[in-house]
Formats: sequence, structure tokens, C-alpha cells
Amino acid sequence: MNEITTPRRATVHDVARAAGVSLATVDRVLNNRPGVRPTTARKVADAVTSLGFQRDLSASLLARARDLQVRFLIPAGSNEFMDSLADAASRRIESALIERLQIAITRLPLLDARALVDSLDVLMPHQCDCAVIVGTEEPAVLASVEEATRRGVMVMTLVSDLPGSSRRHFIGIDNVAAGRTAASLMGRFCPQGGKIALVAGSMHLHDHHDRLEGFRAVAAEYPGLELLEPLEGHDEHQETQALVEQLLARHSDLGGIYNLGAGTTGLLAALRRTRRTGSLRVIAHELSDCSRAGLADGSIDVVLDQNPDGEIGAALAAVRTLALGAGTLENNEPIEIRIFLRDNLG
Amino acid sequence: MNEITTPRRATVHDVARAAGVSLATVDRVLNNRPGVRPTTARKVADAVTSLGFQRDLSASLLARARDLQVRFLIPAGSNEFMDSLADAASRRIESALIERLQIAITRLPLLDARALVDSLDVLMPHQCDCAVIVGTEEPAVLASVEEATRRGVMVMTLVSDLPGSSRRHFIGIDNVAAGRTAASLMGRFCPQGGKIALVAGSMHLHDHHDRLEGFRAVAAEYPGLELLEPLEGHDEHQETQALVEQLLARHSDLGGIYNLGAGTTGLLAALRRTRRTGSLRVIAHELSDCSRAGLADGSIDVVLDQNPDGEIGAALAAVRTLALGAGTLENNEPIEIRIFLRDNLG
DNA sequence: GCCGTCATGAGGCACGTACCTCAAATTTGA
DNA sequence: TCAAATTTGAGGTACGTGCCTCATGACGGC
Repeated sequence: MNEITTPRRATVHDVARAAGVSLATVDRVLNNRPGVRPTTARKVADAVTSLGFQRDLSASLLARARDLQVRFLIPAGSNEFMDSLADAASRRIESALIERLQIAITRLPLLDARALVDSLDVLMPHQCDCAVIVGTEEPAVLASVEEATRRGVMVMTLVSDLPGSSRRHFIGIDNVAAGRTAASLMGRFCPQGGKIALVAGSMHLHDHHDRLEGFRAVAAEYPGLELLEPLEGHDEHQETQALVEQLLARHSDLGGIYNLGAGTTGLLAALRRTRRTGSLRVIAHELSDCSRAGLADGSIDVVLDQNPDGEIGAALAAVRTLALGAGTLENNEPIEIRIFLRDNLG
Repeated sequence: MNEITTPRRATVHDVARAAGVSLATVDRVLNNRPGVRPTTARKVADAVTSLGFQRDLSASLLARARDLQVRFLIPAGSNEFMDSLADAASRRIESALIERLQIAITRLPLLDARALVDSLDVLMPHQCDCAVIVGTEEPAVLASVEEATRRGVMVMTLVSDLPGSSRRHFIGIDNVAAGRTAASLMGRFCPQGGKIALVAGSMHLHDHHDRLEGFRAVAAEYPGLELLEPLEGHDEHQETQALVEQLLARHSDLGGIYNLGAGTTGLLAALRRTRRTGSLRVIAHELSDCSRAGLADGSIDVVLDQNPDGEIGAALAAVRTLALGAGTLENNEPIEIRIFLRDNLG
């Protein structure tokens, strides 16, 4: 009958006593206020670590008498996934408020760096503690992120990272692993081998590129699989539908389709017309009304989902931690890829 | 450029003003203290709903000057999954402390109702706000849960539910859906059909029973699949290993194995000896060192996992919500089943 | 030795809620 | 109708931290 319990917590008073300084000095050190000699600051820091002091988040937020302000900058447009991200964020407005987090959401023109920069540049520390952005890797965006950080507005990246920038944190899935997983399933689905079609949005999108790379790497382990050249539907429903119809007409012996982009609506429309049940395995990305329907009626076998609710939740948790605590985030594991079949849709 | 922002929060002072009563009375109503006329209580309740008042958790916990005490009662023994549950709980001790949640863990003899009852009966409200138990459905356990609730100790069930009891919440996966998912994958893995073996711990375990039921229902949709009678390895490694070795010897044409129990170590040992790569698809439950290794070396194709970390996190969140707020938990969605292949292990 | 600058201490108020006491107002029962 | 019981109000202190002011001490250069 093993037994584990938790220790007691230290307060700022304990730290002051242990360091042999006053409360005011401890406060100055903890909140990087000026006017403390390095020697004294060190004494306080030592006391903090030796006591294992952790700031009480509740009391801290209470004392500030001010909520943490988080602003999401999310692309709009025909992209269903971005909609579900925004929906996930707005669903959490109420529950986040209980934890003293105020959420604001701005929808921006799709893939418009200028609009993103403009929205980011006007955010000031007194009205926004953290901006969470889905940004493209362009010089103007990077410069804007640096400037926001300099002003005192923390920036986090969502879905698509900006490595090398001063963004404090990235929230998103491992897209190479997603592609690998899709190939691993497809390989097992087609033990006799067969032709596999690849449908992407655009090879210029970093996440699509990663997925393709992962898929190709693992598909190579299944010698029976023959990968066709990837099609680019630019995440447009009609374009994707036309491409897939053409594809199905040309290859009567197709074994499977991996749709690594966002054009699932168009794909489904094409499949519904020329349905070849049984022989055709379909793997797509992102759970939506459309892909749910596809799973339910059997036209899609598997959906890989990057869990927008989980991403928003992770973002909010990171804001809480970073806005008050130390500089780094220990729990830096990426968002998990969710795998859905008809039978675990819930 | 759409725009969404959050409203402001009401405090107890606002409620008192709106209801036309004093702070003391509001306090009495909010914390069900005696000495309030029903008419007055109703006025306060109306003000609460009309203002959308929500108690400030931070301030509430701060004022109590006392952490929430949660005690996990988890079986010990050879069951790896229970170990990982306990590990997940102890990993959260530190981070939970920041949120004023004190975690205590008691490991109990496996499937010993007497030990569980004894541990539950000694928990008093002043030292334990909530007990989270993995309990079997036996009269003595049920009685003990009722008694704890009566004393003022909240009880939540984990992994295995006690429906009809006064437990405030259940945290676990939908095991029928897990079985269905396994069958759905197996059916796609074996497009030519084939013999499928089922390995369980015991049919008396509710979760194993549910998984089998789900698997059978969906497997029936794949006419080529021939299900063998389920074997019972009692979650013991050696017994399972012996059973599987015998099984493999008898059926040289076996197409797949679904291990819906906890004896994965034994299964793996048997597979490693008589390995038939390529033709044999294996689906197992619960991610562990052992099943990870199986995924990595290809002896297991898919692992369905009930995400112990997620379950512990959900339990803690539920405690926070229930211990302070209203009677019910809105966010009552079950834990998601995680699906792992070699390629999304992370 | 005087002034200016910097480092530190001492203390207080605030945040929103919990919980306590005591007095005043109201209702209840006989 | 009066006393007892119940309900309500008023106000305080506390929780741990943030942020503010003011006083004191230490140090430098002139």
C-alpha cells in the first residue's frame, strides 16, 4: 500500500526571510523592477531555488486586478480548418474568463501578410499580453513579430511556425509524422500493393510539404505501392473535384487516395459520383462536417486531425504559464495527431 | 476583418446590489450556509443568473487558504496500465500544486474490494475533498462510496464506472467504440479476409467485455473475417504467452490478433519467437514500454491507448470545477481513444 | 562636509472571496 | 402581546501577490 503526498508551498515572505531581505526587494527581483544590486538579486534568486518557491498564480492574477489579454489572429477565407480554429477559440471565451484570460479573435484575409502585419503592429502591451498568430514565413511578418516582442507583446505561433523569430512558443503538430502515419496505414490497407494518388493544396505550403515528405518516406517501405505524382488543388473545392474526377477516370485500378490538403469537400463530391467501394482507400486531413460525413458514409476511411480545440487549449495554457512564470516552457511536447475512423467519432 | 471580444465579470458585490441584500446573505446562499429564507435565496439566485455571475476560482481558493485535496486510489500489481495511471498522477503533483490542488496517491492490492473500502472509509472531508477510485462493481464498494459522499467526500470513478452510485463523475473511454475501431482497422488490414484471434484478460471485466462487443459488431460488416473464440489470459504475461504460442501453432493461416486485455508483454514474447511478418496484423491496447517496442519493431501494428495522462488531467479539472462550482459538469465528453502506429509515436 | 544618486526597508492598499462575530430587524409561537 | 427563535446586515480579517509611497541608509564626487 504505497503512499505519495505533496509538499507545502513557500510564499514571498518565506523567500524574504530566507534571503535576509525585505518583501519589497523580493518583489523587485521577482518582477524585474530596477534598483536592485546584482549581489542582492542573487541572494533572492538562491532563496527562490532553495525553497522551490513558485509564484501563486491565483493570487498573482488577483492582485493584478486585470485579466490576461490574448488575441488570436487567424486567417479567414474558404479554409474550413481555419474556421474550426476560430470556432474553437470562441468556444473557450467563457471558460477562459473564469481563469482570468480574456480572448479576442481577429479574422484576417487569407494568406495576406500585409493584413497580418497591420493587425500585429497596433497591438500594445496595455491591451494585449499575447498575440497568437498563424503566419507565413515572410520578412515583413518576421519584422513585425520582432517589433511586437520589443514593445512587450508576447507572440506565439499556431499551426505554422516562424523558426528563428522571437516568438515565445509554437503550437502545432508534426506534419512529417502525420504523412508517415498516413502512409503506414495506406500500406497496411493495401497488402497487395496498388496505385496511390496524392492530392495537395500547394507545395508552397510548409505543412503540405512536410506531409508529402513523410508519406513518401514510409510508402517506400511498402514496395507494392506505386505513388502517382501529387496533384495541386490549391485547397479549392471545385478545382480539387475536377482533378479527382479526372484522376478516377484515368486510373480505374486506383488503390487509394491521400488528400493531404484542405480540399476535402471537392474530393468527396468527386468520390460520391464515381464511387468504387471496397477497393479504394481514402485518407484525408482535418475533421469537419464534410469529413465526418465522409467517414460516416464510408467514402473516407481515415481522417487525421490536428485537433483545433487541443491547439487552442495548449495556446491558452502556454500564455498563462509564460505571462507570469519564468522564461521557458518545459512541457514543450507538440500537439498530438488524432486519428479518426467511423467508429471512434464519438 | 471579423472581431470577437469578451465581456466583463460580475462580483459578489454586484450580486448583492442586484438582489437588494447584503454581502453576508449572498455568501450564505452561495456556500449553502443555513439561515436564509427561501424567498431571499431565490432573489439571490435570480441575481446570479441574470448577471451571469461566476465565482472567481482564484480568489475563492485564495480565500480558503487551503488547497483542494485529491486522493487517487489505484490498484497495484502486475498491471502496467495501472502503473502508468499512477505515474501520470504523480507526474502532475508539482504542476497541480501551482493550481492549489494537492494530490495524494494510494496504491491498493489488485482487485481487492476490501482494501479499497478500508481506504475509502478513513477519508474525512477535512483532509480529502475528493477521492478518485478505480473500483469494481461490488456491493461493499458501492456502500462505501455512498458513505463517503454522505460524509462530504466527493467520489469520482476512473477507468471503470460505478453507474447508479453517488459518484459525481466518471472519467474513462468508450470501450465499445475502442473495440469497434479495432475491428474497423482489422477489416481494412485484411481485405482478403482471414482468421482473427481475440485475446482478453477476463470476460468478467467490464471494459474487456465492452471491447469485445464492439469488435464483434463491426467485424460482422467484413464477411471475410472469421473470428476465433476469445482466449482469456487473465492479464498474466506467462499465461497469455502460452495461449498465444499454442494459438499460432494451431492456426498457421492466422490473419490477425486483437489483444483487448493487458497481457501485451506475454503476447509480444510469443510473437517474437514465432514471427510471421507481413501476414499477421496485431492490434493491442495501452501504450507502454512494451507496446512501444512492439510498434517500433513491427510486431504490433496499432496500439489503442486510453491516455492515462489525459485521464488524470480530466480528473483534476473535474475536481476543480465540481469542488467549487455548481452541481453538474457540462463538459462531460468522454476521454478520447488515442491511436498509435510506429509513425506517430513522437 | 554637503548634495545627489542609488539601494533597501517598512508599510499600506488593492484584488474577490471565505468565514467569523455581533447587533439589529423580522418572523414565529404561545 | 411578549419573548424566543430566526433571518439579515454590517463590518472585520485573512489568503498571497502586485504596486505604490515614503523614509532611511550607503555611496560617490565635488
